[in-house]
Amino acid sequence: MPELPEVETIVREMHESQLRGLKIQKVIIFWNRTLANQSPEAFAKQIKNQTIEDIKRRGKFIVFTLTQSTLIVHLRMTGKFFIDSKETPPHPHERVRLYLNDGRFLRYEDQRKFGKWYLLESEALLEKIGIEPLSPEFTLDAFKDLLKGQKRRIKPFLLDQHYVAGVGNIYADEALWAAKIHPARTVDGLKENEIKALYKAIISVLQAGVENTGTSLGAARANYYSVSGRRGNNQDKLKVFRRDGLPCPRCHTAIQKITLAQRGTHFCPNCQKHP
DNA sequence: GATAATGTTGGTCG
DNA sequence: ACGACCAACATTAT
Repeated sequence: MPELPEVETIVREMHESQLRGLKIQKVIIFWNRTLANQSPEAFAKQIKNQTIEDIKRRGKFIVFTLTQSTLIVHLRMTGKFFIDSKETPPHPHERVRLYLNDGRFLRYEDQRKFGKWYLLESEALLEKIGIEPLSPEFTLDAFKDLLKGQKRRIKPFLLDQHYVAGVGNIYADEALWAAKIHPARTVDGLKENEIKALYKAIISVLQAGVENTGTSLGAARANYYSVSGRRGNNQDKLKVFRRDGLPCPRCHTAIQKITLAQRGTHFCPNCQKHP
């Protein structure tokens, strides 16, 4: 579910909620396989009494810098964090609860159980993921270097976290629409001006997502909600994603939906022609 | 009631 | 190097 803008919103709200500096007093694990590299016993023993020194985002990962360890969380499809202070029975999808030393606790919910928590000694896990698209390092030249030698189709490339980190299904479709590029076009067939348009589109689409505090699609609980339980506003700004059959905002042609790389893919057959 | 689809990623097997 | 397919799961929509 959450892509770069949603994860960024979550991390920002964690800072607004002043989680930094708090100590982890107790852990309850409701679903053991949330823990990617530890037994529940080892995890609880290791994390207990560590302080949350910092929280940041890298790609779609949330990175908690603790006193002695690094806790890296990937929310995958339905992972969510909530901050609570009232002791209640666990929600049916609650997988982990972290009690903090100010009376609050972090509740981690994950309906589909795909999310993973890694408790590690370093951030080495993050080294293999690609460039941050909203950082100064993401220049047009850097983007061109990544595209060099690529023969695959552009959408699967955008979804591959080893190149540009944080782009998922929603923002990939939105960026390709903004750049007027058909998602099945081959990377090596893109023209100079198309690459530049796509570069700009990736940045603007992600920035808009962050400014609108993320995209929340349906109303169900499986949807994206930030730490405070707020929904995002970016769903109203989407041009193509889950808008098949509706008119393209640019030319009014009906948006089409196809499957590409096993993912639902939305585009305008008129604005985004496949040569 | 069965089947497909869901915002993710990692693996296998051609 | 790539794509096709499956796997991990629960829920909602068709």
